[in-house]
Amino acid sequence: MYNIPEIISDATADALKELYDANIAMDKISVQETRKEFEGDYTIVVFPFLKTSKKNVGDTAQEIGEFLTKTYPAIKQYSIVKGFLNLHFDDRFLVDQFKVISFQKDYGKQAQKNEKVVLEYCGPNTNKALHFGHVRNMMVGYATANILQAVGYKVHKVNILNDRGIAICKSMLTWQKFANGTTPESEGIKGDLFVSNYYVKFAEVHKQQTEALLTKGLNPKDAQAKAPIQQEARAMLRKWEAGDKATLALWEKMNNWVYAGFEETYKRLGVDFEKNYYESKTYELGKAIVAKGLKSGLFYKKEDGSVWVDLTEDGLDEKILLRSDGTSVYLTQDLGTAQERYKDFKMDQSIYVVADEQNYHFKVLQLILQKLKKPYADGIFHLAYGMVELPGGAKMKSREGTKVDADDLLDEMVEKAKIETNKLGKIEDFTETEKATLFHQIGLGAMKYFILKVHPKKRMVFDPEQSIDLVGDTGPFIQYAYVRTQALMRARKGKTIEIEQIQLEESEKNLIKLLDIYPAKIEAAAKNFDPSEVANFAYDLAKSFNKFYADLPILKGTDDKTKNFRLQLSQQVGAILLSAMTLLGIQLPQRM
RNA sequence: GGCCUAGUAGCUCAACUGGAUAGAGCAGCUGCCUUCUAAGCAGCAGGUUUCAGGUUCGAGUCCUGACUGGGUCACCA
Repeated sequence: MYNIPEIISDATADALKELYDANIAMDKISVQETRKEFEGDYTIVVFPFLKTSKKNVGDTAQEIGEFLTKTYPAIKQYSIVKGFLNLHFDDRFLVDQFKVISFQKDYGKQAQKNEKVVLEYCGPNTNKALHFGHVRNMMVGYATANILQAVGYKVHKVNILNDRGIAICKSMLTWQKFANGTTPESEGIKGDLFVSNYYVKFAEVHKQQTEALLTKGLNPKDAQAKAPIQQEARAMLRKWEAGDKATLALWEKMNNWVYAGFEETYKRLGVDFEKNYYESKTYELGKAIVAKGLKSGLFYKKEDGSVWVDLTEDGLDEKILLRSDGTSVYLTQDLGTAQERYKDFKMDQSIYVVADEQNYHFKVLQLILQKLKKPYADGIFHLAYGMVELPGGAKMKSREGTKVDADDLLDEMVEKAKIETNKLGKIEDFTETEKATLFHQIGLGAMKYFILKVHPKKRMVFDPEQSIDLVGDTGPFIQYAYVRTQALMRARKGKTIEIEQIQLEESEKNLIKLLDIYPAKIEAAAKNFDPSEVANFAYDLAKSFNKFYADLPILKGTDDKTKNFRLQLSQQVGAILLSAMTLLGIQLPQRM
């Protein structure tokens, strides 16, 4: 099905062919909604056609206008302002277009394609709790997966757990030293937070010891490396790599605490993964790939035994792939993980949702895989999102305690939703469970929308002092518009409705025009990997609906024909709001 | 320093990928609830789109150069 701007583009192409015998590229034809300070519904920009018409702007516009009004009865009249041809549509055409939309099942979604996508998101380290940056990652990843699914891709959502290395050893070490055998259960603390606390504890002790060494005259770098606790952590890492049983057992125990904690947060956020990958399991495979590349001469070994790849011809640097002691690095692990994934899914595309500070890493990763002639190399796409900053440009760092903990933020948002909702006093008849569900929906809706309305690649600022609004351009605003549509549906009592032709008001036309382009919006969002296009569309639609709702009577003071049409329009708006917000992973309540 | 990236109202974000007089929300000020939910609606005020050139019918958008911020260039992940 074509939307109205597409229909107009086609018609314009016909006009150009008929009038000037010219085939013009479709992307030269620009059709937009007429700006509200001018008369008309849609506007064609005629400047690009002047070369083919060989006439001045006014004449060209007039000829096209004449042709269109004569050929298409739906176009009632036209007007020309400068180089812009404004078309006025017959209401009947818009009503018919709306009818078509109403009858569509799964409006906005496309048929299944035969293309598989693996989308990796979240990617936490197992030594610290999830923070706001992870939340952005998860929101962008989850929404993008839904959007790709909506346009027909088969999407596999996967997670990568960075479960090995020196960092987790730090938490393990301080737990051994200071925890006296306590556990998340015994302390009643979420597992990831529990382990995270010992990571912070390590940083504290390390700082003290470093400072002590500094007073003895060591330089800062040496002091950090020679601090006893740092040495112990390194020793522990060596034991882990050597497969020491006790170390592995401790590692497993603490990681499991963390995973249990993560699971809780995933569940609250409503995200899920089809499969988990663990670096501890893929790094060996990565090493094997490196060994093969070494044999084929693609990589080379330095005197100290470390393995490198030279990417200077491609404008990049030399990159290390294996340390001199034979242990693997970040890149090695990602090579292994990619291979493992291809074995599992035979995907056409791999999307990595990872912060933009990793841009260089992914360039290198893809280039190496291309040089290795891996079939999945070209399908790699790094969906880079900007870092979340605190006001004043401060960065969030776990170690320095300047991060916003994901769970704290969720609690805070739900609490805020509760306070504001109770203030309004509209849900006194709800049960406690219903109330709890609603507060969760509103609090999370606000947070998710706050993140998703911003273009992923842009840095965003979050001020923990100010919290997230519930009024204006927010999640609850859209939820509220939906709730209004649902109240109307309850009043309608499920009666089926026949749509008849009526005279359209301005705010009704606006809604039809918005509904008309919803599928195109999803398609653009999928093409650009940009959920914010869906978020902003939902806001526009909600805003237009609120205006419609305020301007026009629906149930009372209308004749049957008008009432039926407005009810049907409201139902369709509700359905599309629900569809769009579901793509974003935001729930909509029936009442609020 | 090299490369990458961004700079739009006091603040947080838009701008259909080059189209008309740059739009929303928050914060500030006015109005609107005895008729469908005021988490709403209408209005006022707020801009030399960092700056300087260029490309063209037309530039917030493309090019060049500055300025400012961020990222990256680890035998960390």
